[in-house]
Amino acid sequence: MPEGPSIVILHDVLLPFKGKKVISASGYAGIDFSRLEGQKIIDLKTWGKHTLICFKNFTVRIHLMMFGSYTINEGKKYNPKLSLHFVKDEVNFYLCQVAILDEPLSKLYDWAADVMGDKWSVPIAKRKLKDKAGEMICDVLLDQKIFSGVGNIIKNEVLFRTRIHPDSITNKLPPSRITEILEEVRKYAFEFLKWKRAGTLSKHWEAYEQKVCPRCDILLHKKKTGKGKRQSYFCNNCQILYK
DNA sequence: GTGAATGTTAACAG
DNA sequence: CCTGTTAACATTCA
Repeated sequence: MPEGPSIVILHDVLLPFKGKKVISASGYAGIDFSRLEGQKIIDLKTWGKHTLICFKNFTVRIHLMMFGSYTINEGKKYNPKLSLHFVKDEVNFYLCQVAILDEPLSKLYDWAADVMGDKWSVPIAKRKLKDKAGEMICDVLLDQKIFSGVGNIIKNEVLFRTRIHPDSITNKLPPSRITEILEEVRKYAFEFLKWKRAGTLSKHWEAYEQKVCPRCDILLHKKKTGKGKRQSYFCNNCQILYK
């Protein structure tokens, strides 16, 4: 479930619960469930991979991590981490991180970093990249403070589409290429969303989990790259290495 | 059975 | 103190 666009879909699914009162909450999350009981959901927001269920004086933050899932009004698959019971409905979250945030969201979140959000800003991201001069672009793209919501799929697809090698050093990229990346991140993330909604996401992968370069028709490389050692799929022929 | 996977953070070692 | 590695969470799929 986890990259930003999938969380936008989760947000859509939860939206009907805005204004509804939580009758009871349970699960194995280590939070004080009694705080939610009798409280009305006043808003639902997302920031990158974070799902935010807002109550009057606090927010419940859900992060699906790698294997998280959810069900709405479906029989339990297994033990939910967080189960929200409404008058008629039940929402369950599994295998996720759950936390209660007491500080106002404006103090916790930099909305300009959310690649799916209305406040996403190319110029602000560009400024942040200046502090990452010596880092590999594959690591920088996964930095949630800059590209909140970008995961390994978006990283690989954006680098393939812009023909940039994942090992490229950020400050060796000409400014015009940096701009290309920043624009492609946003563009691909919304295509991801469209395809995910249509159930055809994986059909559109050009590099991620692919064997052959669709442009060059030669074998793609699969290698763990960067400090983060996350898997990269890339074409040595058409993706340029800047270093 | 094995290993890897759309993720992140805490603990530990040097 | 900084940096890098490992563990931990846990399931699903090939």
